[in-house]
Amino acid sequence: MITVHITDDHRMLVEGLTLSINESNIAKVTGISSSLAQCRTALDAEIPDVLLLDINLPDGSGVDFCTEIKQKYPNLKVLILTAHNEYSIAKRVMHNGASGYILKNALSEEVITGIETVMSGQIFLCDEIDVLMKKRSENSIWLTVREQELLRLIIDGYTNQEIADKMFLSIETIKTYRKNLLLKLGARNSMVMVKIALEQKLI
Amino acid sequence: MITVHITDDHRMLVEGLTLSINESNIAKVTGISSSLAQCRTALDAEIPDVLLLDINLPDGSGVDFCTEIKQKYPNLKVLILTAHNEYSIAKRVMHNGASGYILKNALSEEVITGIETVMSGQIFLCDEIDVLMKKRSENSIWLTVREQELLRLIIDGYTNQEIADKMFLSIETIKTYRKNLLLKLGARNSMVMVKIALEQKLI
DNA sequence: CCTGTAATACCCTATAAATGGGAGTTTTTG
DNA sequence: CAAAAACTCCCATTTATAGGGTATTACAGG
Repeated sequence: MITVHITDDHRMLVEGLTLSINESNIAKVTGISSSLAQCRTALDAEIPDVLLLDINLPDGSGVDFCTEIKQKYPNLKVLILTAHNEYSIAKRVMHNGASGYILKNALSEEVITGIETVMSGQIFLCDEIDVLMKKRSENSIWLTVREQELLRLIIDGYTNQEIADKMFLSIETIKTYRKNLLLKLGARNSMVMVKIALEQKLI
Repeated sequence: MITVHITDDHRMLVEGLTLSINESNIAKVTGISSSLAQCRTALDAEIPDVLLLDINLPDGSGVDFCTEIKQKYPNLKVLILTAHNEYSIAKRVMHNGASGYILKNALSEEVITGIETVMSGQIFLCDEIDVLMKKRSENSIWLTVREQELLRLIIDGYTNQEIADKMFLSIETIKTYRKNLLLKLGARNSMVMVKIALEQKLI
């Protein structure tokens, strides 16, 4: 029997999902947590086969947590379960070592299938995400590390001069990055750039 | 027995919640829909006592739908069930006639309690939202209609001159509004203003 | 009837961002 | 290794925004 730990703060959903998984006779839920902190503690005590992980947790992002957890427990399969159908998030978390990605608008059956699939060593993506990944894999907006740093500072309201000081770069370099960012994101000015960045969760 | 219709696109959650409600012996789920369009059709055929309504539906916002539905069926109790714990959303939807607001991190028990409460004619807010409403009811950021119009155009990247043309106002007026918006939102520039507006979903 | 708020408009100065160029050095990677 | 991508820097001009005021009108609420 495959053991599953669920980390999701939507307790309402967890309740139902736990029932479905336990009834499947394929896997059983051996633990539940609703925050990253709780999850860490639980995994220290007992490592399941599969971790069902949400992205929006009260104390942090599942995206970064995925990296952390895969370093600590390389054999643990992480299956993302979230409402986010943004390409940028799916891409990042899959690059961070997740074995699958299921949207919350799927049926719980699909989670069972996902659990089986990732346990067999394969990647599991729900249909919507699969389509999204293929559609965007070529013509995707992908920002470099520096661009992301800059974008974050712009969103936080720093001026070019302040950003230059913070990043120990010339203000001219900052201007160049801004030009490129506007181009890459197809934004006519920084306001739109901020909107796009937040909506597509590029940062 | 209280009849309940659930409109939510997270089918996984709906599955579990339906079970819980049906097992409660207080209410029963007589219909499920995962979009506003489906919900409209379903309600045309059969009006339940309570409508459990999500905010983020694929074809629109539950906030506006609430107004629509309360005009058509004034006796129908609308109980919002969503992951959004933003004051601005809760305030708007309650003003639009909702009878209650429950976050998805609640237990399904709380939904049962909510259903009973709203059927008795009272308002039901889950704890977190109740606190939020009290905390913010005095010192809340509340934008006037004109300010909201303006903010939307700013976020869409229009310059002051373009906004002035669109709103048939002097560019000087637009500048005045912008200054007030920056002040009200406590933003040091427009980038931060856009961030705040999107994060707090003021628009 | 007075007060406050919303909506409208104007002026001036300073700072910041957008536009449109060019050009060099690392780092990554096929 | 050679090419591509990422990272860095500079200049000049134009346009937009920020920050400081002030003022009129209309309307709602105490």
